[in-house]
Amino acid sequence: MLASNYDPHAIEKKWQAEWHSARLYSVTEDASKPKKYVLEMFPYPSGDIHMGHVRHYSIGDVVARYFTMRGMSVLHPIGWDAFGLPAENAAIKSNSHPAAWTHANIEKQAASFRRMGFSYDWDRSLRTCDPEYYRWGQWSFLKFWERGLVERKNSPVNWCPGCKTVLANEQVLSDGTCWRCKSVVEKRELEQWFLKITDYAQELLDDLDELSGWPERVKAMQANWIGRSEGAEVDFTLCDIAGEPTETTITVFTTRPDTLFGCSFFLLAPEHPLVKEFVAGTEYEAAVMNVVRAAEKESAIDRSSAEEEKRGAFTGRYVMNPVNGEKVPVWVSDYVLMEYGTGAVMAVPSGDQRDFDFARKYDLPIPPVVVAEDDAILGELSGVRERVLADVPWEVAYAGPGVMVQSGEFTGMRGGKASEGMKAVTGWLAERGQGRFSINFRLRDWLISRQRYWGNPIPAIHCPVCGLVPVPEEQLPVLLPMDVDVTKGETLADHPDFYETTCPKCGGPARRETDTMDTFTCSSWYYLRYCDARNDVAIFDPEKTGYWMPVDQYIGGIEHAILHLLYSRFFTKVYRDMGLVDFAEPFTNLLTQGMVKLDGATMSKSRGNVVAPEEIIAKYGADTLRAYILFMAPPDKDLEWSNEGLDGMWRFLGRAWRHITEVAEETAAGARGAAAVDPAGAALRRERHRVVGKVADDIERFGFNTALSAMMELLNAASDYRRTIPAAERDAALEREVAETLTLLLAPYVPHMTEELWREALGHETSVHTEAWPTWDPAAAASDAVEYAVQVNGKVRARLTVPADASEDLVRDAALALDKVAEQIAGKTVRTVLVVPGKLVSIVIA
RNA sequence: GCCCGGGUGGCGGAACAGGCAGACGCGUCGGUCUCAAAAACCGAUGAUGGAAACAUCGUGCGGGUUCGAUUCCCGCCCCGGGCACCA
Repeated sequence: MLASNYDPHAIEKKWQAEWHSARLYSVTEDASKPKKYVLEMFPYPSGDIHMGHVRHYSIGDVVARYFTMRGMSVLHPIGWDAFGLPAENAAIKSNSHPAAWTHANIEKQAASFRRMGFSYDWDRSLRTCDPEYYRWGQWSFLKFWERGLVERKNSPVNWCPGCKTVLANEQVLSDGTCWRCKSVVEKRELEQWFLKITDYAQELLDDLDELSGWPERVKAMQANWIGRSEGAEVDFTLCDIAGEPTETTITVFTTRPDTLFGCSFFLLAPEHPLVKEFVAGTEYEAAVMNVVRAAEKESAIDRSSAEEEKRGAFTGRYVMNPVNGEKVPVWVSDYVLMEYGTGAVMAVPSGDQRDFDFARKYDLPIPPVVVAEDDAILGELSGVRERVLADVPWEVAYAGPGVMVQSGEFTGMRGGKASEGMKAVTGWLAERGQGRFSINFRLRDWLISRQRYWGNPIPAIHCPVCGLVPVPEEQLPVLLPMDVDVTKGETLADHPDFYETTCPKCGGPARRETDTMDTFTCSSWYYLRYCDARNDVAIFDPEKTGYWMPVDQYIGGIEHAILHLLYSRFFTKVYRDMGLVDFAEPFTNLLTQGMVKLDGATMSKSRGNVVAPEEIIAKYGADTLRAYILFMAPPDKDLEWSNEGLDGMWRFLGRAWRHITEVAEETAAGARGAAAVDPAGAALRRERHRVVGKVADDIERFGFNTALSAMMELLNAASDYRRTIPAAERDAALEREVAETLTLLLAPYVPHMTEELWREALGHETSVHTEAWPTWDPAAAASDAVEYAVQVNGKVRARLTVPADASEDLVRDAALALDKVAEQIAGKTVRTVLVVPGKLVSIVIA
């Protein structure tokens, strides 16, 4: 017996259990149907479900359910990004094991997700901390290694003192702090494992153009991060202490080879290996080492601040400029970065503000070489090949386009970015083997080793005889041992049982690698694994990924604009080169959902500004919460949480419930009457068609809020009809059709309520969630009468209702004949009368 | 500094293709029901003037194009985000 009032608590758990036991949302490949892969970025199992989760997964759920109703075969999986530091930290705090903490959280969070009624195929669920999963991460690592994409190298790396491990560049925020714990990151020189993502820099950049389904800003951020610069490498000949040329050259990268004649000094980064060699035992040593030591001490933040005063010292050495044989002094300065380019820079102070500032500070010459068309000094320098002016009268450097002066045979050419002069100088250098066209990327290789326990062990062995040796594939997985006690600060490096091993090559004693992999490696391929989650002989069956991939709709937070999304694109391209997949991009369409805030700030426990979804569910049920959070704002915008409007959604669902149950009681299932001929019934029928079409359109463009508005309008129309037309005159069949339509339209948003209505009130045998989307006909939504707005000189003065098929002439005449219009045009000349079909009439008078 | 977003009633937000600004909801006010309250339902609700019909103004600011601009163009202001000593 159906309750007369909407009571979500009685029905939600009932249907959750029913769907679960019926495995309603399990899918397999079905070649007879078009497929859709709808994916929300999988969660880190923090245990609590917060409003951000509710929003994120509600969006995905509506999209998945909608596509299912539209006849697609829909893959909508869920899993757990289960390795990571929070588990270790929590284990230390609660004196337990990261595995126990993680597994308990997954249970808890999975229960919350079920309580929300999300339509996941739980049969495909995965946890990245399971050996059945992470072994394929290790396998991928070995395949990358075979392809030359794994490198262990010594370099300055980011060390997070809070996390006690190194971080990839992408994981350091622009203010120099750790993305996870906000500690200030330090630079350390360490030997670490890298994945050579830079091999794919160009393709990662180029393919952004193909991602028409991605937000522009995400693509802009990635392009920015990859940071491609075109220019040239230039070889400068090093001079010995006596100032005589040697056989050695030092190469620099420049984006402005056209300014080479303006190079008046040369710079090395403080970390550059040649620095110490140059100054050891010389009179310059003390001053130079001061700069080097100061740079070492400086934090990454200060070092990267443009505000910082540039420090430098002369090394006593000179290099020779290849274009003019000029000897220029070599300085050390902290504004030169070892990580970018070659760690050496040719300084052209007239064309670069940083070099300009440095030259002024240390009293170095600033010879002009590219001069703006309207600059006064062009008069005396125009066409002058030799250097006659060694210093500019400028206050700032000039980096724009202009005419080349004092530049030998290139004098008179156009200089600037992508200029004739740039090409000419580069060509000249290339002919002589002293330079070449070059492209530089800001993107660095991905540092993936982590000095932490709760992660995927790197499958490598250090052999004193053979060097670095990969773990043979048949020995995978390298199991993460469970007897590591993180509460005592232990890592794998404290466990001889783990690291003592034999070399697979020579059989001698060897040491297993004790670093684990960045958790971002685990999340770089999970979307592929969902396609074939239980495969125990391969990472996945290419037939299955061939059916499901690429992901048609990916949904996630903007915080992964670079991190996860860039890494996943990289992994996909490598798998493609391995022949495992035949596409280059994993995510066709991307929706970045906005944050849920309270009092203008992200909800967080530490800040104490949280609204717990459980509390809302306890009061209103999951359906109201789902619908409300989608109604509050468009999904890509930040949302300020407020309890105020919840009652509005509750009222709407309650009204829908009462309306549908009342109509259902009065009309037998499947009853169909004659088509309504009365105007009110016809209007309601038109409204039904309009709304069905609008809701479909809106969902496809993520207008979940406007889709709900349209459903509210349909309910308003249906209940107005019911209230204003006497029972005897109402079209019962139409009413039932509208009630069923409303139930179907609401189903993706409020799956429990609609299931109860569909089966118990409307009397259907099968689930509403296996029903097809209601049919609609745009023509049937069109009214046979249209209202025109009549404008006189741009102002609406009257309204006019005419038959929909009225001709333009008829509309024009009718408009001019209106009293209001006659009033306006009396005594004036009508200049133009413009009819916009179906919309308005615009009358222009003099 | 560069690159993306955004600025509309008291509030969240609509207006997808240059065509009636403010859909839908919240809130507020008035009403019905009730002994009363809650819930529910009905109605009003951009501002100003007016008893009303209605008029004028109104989408961050200033210009422009157009019969007509929240929408397109030019110049600004403010807010949010990303990048930034990258040679």
